Amino acid sequence: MTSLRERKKARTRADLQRHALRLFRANGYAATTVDEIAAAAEVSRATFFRYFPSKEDLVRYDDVDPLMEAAFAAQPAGTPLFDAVRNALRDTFAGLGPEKRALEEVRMELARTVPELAENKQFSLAGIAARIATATGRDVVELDVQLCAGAMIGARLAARSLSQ
Amino acid sequence: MTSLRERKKARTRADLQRHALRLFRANGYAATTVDEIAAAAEVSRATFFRYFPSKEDLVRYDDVDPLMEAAFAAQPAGTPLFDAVRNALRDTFAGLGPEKRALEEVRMELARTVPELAENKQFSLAGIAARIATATGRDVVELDVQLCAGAMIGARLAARSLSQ
DNA sequence: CACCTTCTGATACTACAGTCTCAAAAGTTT
DNA sequence: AAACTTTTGAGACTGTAGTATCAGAAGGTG
Repeated sequence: MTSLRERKKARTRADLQRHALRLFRANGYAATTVDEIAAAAEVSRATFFRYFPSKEDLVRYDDVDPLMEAAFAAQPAGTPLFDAVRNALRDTFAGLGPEKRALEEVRMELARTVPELAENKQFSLAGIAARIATATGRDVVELDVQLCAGAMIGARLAARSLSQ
Repeated sequence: MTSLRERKKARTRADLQRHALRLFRANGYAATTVDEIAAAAEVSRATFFRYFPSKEDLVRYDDVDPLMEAAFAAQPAGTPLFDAVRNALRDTFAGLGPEKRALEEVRMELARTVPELAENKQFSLAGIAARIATATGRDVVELDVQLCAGAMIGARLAARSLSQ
């Protein structure tokens, strides 16, 4: 059972991330200071850093990613890789609730867009290659595992670029 | 004809970049301060910022890129795109001189590696797509132009990842 | 050489991220 | 309600990027 204290902490954390993402979207990541985020969440500056060790971590922190991981693992064994990835994404977002989904989309957008966060593991070549490797029982260093991951990144980049 | 003043400026600029790249490679980008760079180049902090508006610009600044552009444009009309890109890279580096080439390689490495610099236009999807478009007389927004650019990025990522 | 123009160093300043400390406040347990 | 534990706010402090100013040095020109 969740104590009042735990609920408050969860709420403060969510508030911080929610207001931060809102401000980032409105004014940009760099132009938004930690003070502004803390003020918006009605919390002191020090408290911000108690919840997130850095400004970057606030964007990096993701409670959805584990779900995605699970959905990916839950795909039946024979599923082609691209389908498995697509299904995992679809399933995860489907069971998410509208506000949560909107937030997650902003977060992902930032993780892609903001230079300081570009190495975000969720979208890194290494991350994708690792998933491919475990899903297919191959080794990460194999050439076509890497190429497959590269192609997926490339395709996503292209798709994103076309959709503006 | 180049005046003494101009030669000194060029030299100061080159010194700053050279020492900076050396320090970046040795200690990392973030861990190297502007003061250290200025000191290494035997120049005051203020002078650093006269030559480069920011620490990032020092890495971004590139006198080789125009050469690459020219080499790419110089490829005969019928050359397949991948060959054209490869040839342009090879030709440019071939006529560069060893120290210059080493520096350029470090610079490119940093531009790829350091998060703050990730959006470097030379390696962006948009940049590659634009080159493809002009080289083939197609429109940048066409799907397969974008996909081609995406695939090239993906392939480069994969190749880089395998080579450590 | 004398004058003019441009570049430089020294220094002080602002803004922001991140750390630290301590006392007060809020939550929890008996 | 009292004692205990955890969280919070306030504020001071550090380190670094980037800006502003101004006097003096170095380069260029008559």
